[in-house]
Amino acid sequence: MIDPKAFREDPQRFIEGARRKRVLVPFERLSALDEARRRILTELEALRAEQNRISKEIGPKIGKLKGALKSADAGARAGLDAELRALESQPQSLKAKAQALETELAAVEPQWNELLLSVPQPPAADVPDGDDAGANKEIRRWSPPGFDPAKPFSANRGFGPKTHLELVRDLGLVDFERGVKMSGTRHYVLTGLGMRLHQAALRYAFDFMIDRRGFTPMGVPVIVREECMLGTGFFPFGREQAYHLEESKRGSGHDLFLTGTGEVGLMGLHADEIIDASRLPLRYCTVSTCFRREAGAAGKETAGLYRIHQFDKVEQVVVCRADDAESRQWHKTMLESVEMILQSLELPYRLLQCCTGDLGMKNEDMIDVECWMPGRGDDGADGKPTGAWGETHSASRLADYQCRRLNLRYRDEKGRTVFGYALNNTVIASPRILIPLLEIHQQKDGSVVIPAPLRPYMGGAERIGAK
RNA sequence: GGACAGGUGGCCGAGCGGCUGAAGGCGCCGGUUUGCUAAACCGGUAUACGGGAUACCGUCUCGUAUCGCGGGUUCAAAUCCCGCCCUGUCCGCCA
Repeated sequence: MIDPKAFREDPQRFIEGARRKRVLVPFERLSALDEARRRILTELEALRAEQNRISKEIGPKIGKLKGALKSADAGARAGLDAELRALESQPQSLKAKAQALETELAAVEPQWNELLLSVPQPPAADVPDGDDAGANKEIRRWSPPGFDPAKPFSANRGFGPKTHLELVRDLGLVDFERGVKMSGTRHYVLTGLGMRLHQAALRYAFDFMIDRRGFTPMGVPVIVREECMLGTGFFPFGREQAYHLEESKRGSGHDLFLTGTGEVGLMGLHADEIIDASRLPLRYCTVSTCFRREAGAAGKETAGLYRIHQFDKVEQVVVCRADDAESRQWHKTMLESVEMILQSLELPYRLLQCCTGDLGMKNEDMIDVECWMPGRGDDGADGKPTGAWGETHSASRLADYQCRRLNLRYRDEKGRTVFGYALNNTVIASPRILIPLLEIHQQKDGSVVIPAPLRPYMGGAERIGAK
């Protein structure tokens, strides 16, 4: 959510931001509602003040009269009764007016709130303009020695690549048929060394963040209340992407949602809290199962491990002071962790500065990381795929957008409460990361060499498959 | 799942129709005292929104709302009524 005060003071900033993000927001209506809401509130408060004043004045009198009435004889009773009614009628006209205003407010407020939620976080000034992912700008790329994604796989390795689909089939790492049998399309079963490699990647990345990057390990719920989804900004617009547990339909309890990322649990931790500035920056890391309905993606990447309904992800979040420079510094640091991990796994990757049209509602800045996946893309002249970049990570800066929605504040040295700045970044998401891992490290004989950092997590094994 | 108890400020805890944004205590901050520390004593100590003042970003002031959440009764609700959510204890079930 944006700051309604900031919008009032400088609406142009948000209008321009929405324009750059290619998001349509009825700003005139928002302004009108905002004005109406404030007008009603001011009037209502004045009325209530008057009501309270009168109440204080006549309250004790009414008490006395009622006491007198009890012991009064029939003759005095009528007089007292009239006096009492006269007192009680004093606030009546105010009450009617107040009720009218309340009705008006009840009509305006929800619309105001809904529109306010629909205003996107303006992109940072240095984020390039663009309509969609096609306009994202490559920042830099890295490849391990001896592999150049600009050249065909066979030119690098001396043989044509198998796709990860072929590799997991031939090496017995994934059973798609049984996954689909049990749960339907986009489901899978990790089998044998496939499961082990999956766990190794997660565990390596998780340990890396804890042991070498100073993040605090956390295990958070993946089943959360609606407030968590709203607070983290995944709702209302991403509602159709989340699995919904309709517990209330059973006649008791409340509805719950399966989270699509550990970010929800990590950020929800301190919702509605005021934390001491000395605890900042919060640096949390979790590994959690992520659930995505992939609504609207029908027909896209239906095969393989790329787009699936359930996966596991190591996620990092930072909540730092409301300071642009500090937020940018953490963005770099978090990306550095990712690059260190990818380099240690010898996976070619590139960083993309996402353009304004690709940022989504809550980000002011986002950098995607794509790994080179030799088995993706169109087939070349030799009938083998030519390879393509595939998104594996995403690093976002949210400014105070998310903390404001979550009502997550800190108290600064001057004693003021301030909404923190939030960031989040994938550390590793698996099994998607297994695609480049298997495809890049495949050998001519069909086996796959396990990158050194994962071997301790694989019982010391150096390769999967024949040798 | 069954039975009971209960949700009040950073924490503990009183209040059970008006004088209560809320006693008392703890904690925290400032001050006095003190060789230092401790103790004692005095003062202060919620958040949000809106108006005003001073201005220059820090205050001051007025108002409104908030005693789990929502609704109702009433001239007036922390206090009464209804619904919901949550927590605790016991029993049952169970990884």
